[in-house]
Amino acid sequence: MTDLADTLLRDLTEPQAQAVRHTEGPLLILAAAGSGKTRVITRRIAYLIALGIPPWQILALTFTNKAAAEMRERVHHLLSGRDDAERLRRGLTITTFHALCARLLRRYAPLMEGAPRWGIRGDYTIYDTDDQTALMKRVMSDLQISTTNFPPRSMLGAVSNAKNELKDAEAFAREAHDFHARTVAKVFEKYEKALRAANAVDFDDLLLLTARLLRESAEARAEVQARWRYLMIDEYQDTNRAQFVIAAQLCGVDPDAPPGTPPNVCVVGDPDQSIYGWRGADIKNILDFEEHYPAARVIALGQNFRSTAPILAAADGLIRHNKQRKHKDLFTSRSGGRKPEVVLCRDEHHEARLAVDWLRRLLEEHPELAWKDCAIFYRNNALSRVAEDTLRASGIPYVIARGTAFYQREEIKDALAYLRVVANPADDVSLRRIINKPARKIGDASLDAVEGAAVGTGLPLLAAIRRVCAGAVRPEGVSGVAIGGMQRFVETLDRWTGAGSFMGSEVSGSLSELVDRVIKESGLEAMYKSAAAKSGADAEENRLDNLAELVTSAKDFEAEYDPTADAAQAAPREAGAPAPPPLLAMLRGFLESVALVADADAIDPASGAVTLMTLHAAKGLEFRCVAMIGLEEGLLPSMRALEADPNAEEERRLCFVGITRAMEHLLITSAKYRASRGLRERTIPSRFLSELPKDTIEISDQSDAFGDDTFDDDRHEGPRYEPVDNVDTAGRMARARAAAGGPGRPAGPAQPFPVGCAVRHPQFGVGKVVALLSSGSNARAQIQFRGVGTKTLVLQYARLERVD
DNA sequence: AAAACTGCATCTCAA
DNA sequence: ATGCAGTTTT
Repeated sequence: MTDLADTLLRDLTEPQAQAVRHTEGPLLILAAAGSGKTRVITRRIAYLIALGIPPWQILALTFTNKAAAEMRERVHHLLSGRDDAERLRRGLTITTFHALCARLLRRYAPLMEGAPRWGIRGDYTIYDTDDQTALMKRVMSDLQISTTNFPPRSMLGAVSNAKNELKDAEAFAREAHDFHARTVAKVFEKYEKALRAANAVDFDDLLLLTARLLRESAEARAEVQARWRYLMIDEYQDTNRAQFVIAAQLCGVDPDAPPGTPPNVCVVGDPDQSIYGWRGADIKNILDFEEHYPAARVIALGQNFRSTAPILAAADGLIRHNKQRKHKDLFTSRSGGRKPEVVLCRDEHHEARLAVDWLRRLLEEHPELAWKDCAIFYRNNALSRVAEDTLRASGIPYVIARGTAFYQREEIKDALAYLRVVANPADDVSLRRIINKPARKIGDASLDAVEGAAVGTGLPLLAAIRRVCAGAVRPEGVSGVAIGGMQRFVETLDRWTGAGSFMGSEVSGSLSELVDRVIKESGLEAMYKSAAAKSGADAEENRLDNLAELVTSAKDFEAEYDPTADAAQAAPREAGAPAPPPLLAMLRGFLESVALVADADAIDPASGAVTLMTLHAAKGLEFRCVAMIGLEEGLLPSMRALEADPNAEEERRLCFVGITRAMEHLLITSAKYRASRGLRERTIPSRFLSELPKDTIEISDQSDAFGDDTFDDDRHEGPRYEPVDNVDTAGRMARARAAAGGPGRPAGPAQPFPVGCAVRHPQFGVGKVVALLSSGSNARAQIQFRGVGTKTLVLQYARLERVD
């Protein structure tokens, strides 16, 4: 045993050390919340290396880039004593499931190209939720299926569920017996065809196609098995069927066949933190691990190093209410600490104020605490708004964990769509998005005509457009003006790519240069610039900054890019098949990394700000001070979860995850009234509040407090809080609503708002009516608010008051 | 072909 | 309170 290996075991508990030392054969680590799970995984990786295992034989899989980056960082730190640390670090593969799959699919795409129904090429595009929706709508309109009877969202949900169970359209159709299922089957089949025609995959495909690849290609399977001998999987309780199969294939284990040599697979997880059932995660994967991998060693890490005793006691008391659960004792080494506070608030504004004041007071009382130690959790994204507004008004720095937000902005998606068409000319969804943006006089009618003429040829839309431009065909209904626009579009594209060759002096040398040129030469920049000049709003100015930011992010990618690590570059190739031009390969890598950004990736511990995020995004993190808001029936547990009992248990686990993120200070709140989609409604406190053992928490009811000077901005809404007892009746609901000035109010503005009159809005403040836009039930007015800017409000719903 | 307007449906959670 | 889709207007 080397000295380093010895050092790696030194300050671990006995179970932790056992887990690190168990290197051969299957290992299940049941790691309770805060039990030092990441510590064990990273030590174990370093330990393997210390034993002389080549790092390139080690594969560690996580769910987010953030988790992978942290793991890489910590392993690197553990190896820092060695002079070959850098070489070792580079040999390791620590990545997310989705990124691994994306790489494998690129690398082995040539092996699949022959496959009739699921073959894809290495230059495929990854479609995100928006792209999926756009494609689904298109498919449904082609099939003439009503989107009111069959919402595209739920169609995609059904498809996603099927894919998560490794079911393809054909298998789905076989089991579809009623009308609804048969309709889904039809849509599913067409949607798959459209994806393949666009040479695109959705998120579920990344996993599904990889599982299929490893099952069906002996060559791919043999290669990955020969390469990776030590597999580690984090958050194993959240793996789905596809991920289970991928893991099994990587291990050289056929899940449907009797076992051979036990593989060196180590999975880590906690059944109590399984919160992704809704996206196909199967808790059985971890519960039945010992059956899937006979001779598995099981090690439980029960000691909590994170939370103080009162916080852990509350969490333990809550999770005990889950019936489908093997009991385990949670214990902490951290004695002392204050009990979690539970406060019933008046409404969402009161709640947000209270939470922010609570954080502020903590920081005053404990000088060692900073804003970065604080977090606010909520069940759904809609709840972030009030907290955000309150923090902004208080001048407290905050960040929202929404890593994907940047890439979902309209202007960024536009620029990316151009780049995607460059990387994958078959990508019809992206092409349709930008072909007439900025306006090139190419309308839907022209596009449909071109597409109609190409029907049967199987050509992608861009190829069909090229034929029209070349004069090979002239479909009826396409004007000369439209053809001119198409020609200009195609020429622009070809200038960037050297007509697909990526050769020639006109073609960009670097990725960031290409991105910059695309933004400028596509006309996007000019389009947003003129929009900004016209409206004068800062929101439009912002778009230009965002586009500039995209160039910067391309530059960053470029700096980190390692072509030798790029699987597509290193792919085994048929004789004579050339490697893609380096710039094109880099572009594909960039687009892939952009597509696989997770919300949780945005969390930067060094930001010095309060972090706002959903409970789902909070998994795996810890904060010294945590405020959980919105503990109400219908929110947590969520409305949908209330329908079925097993889902309620998952909601309880979600609540448990939130509580166990807190190290020292925990606040839990609910609001008696909450406005949702514009309507103020009476709520019912979450059942989880009553499940917290009374002696583990400090509870207080401030829901009737009003007239308090801290809430003076609310006075314009008028008095509306009648005393209401706990038993709720329909009559009381209606009266409470009417009193709240909400839905009970007759339609239409209570008073006229002529142009030019002064108004006050509870949130936006004082403003002036600039214009009345329309009439009827949805009459809207443009109102210019001081400091806020111009807003368009629906008079019927807006809480407006005249202030002449 | 593009802009303006209006009725309608709507919010989980996420790679 | 908003965003979308279908419709009407320019």
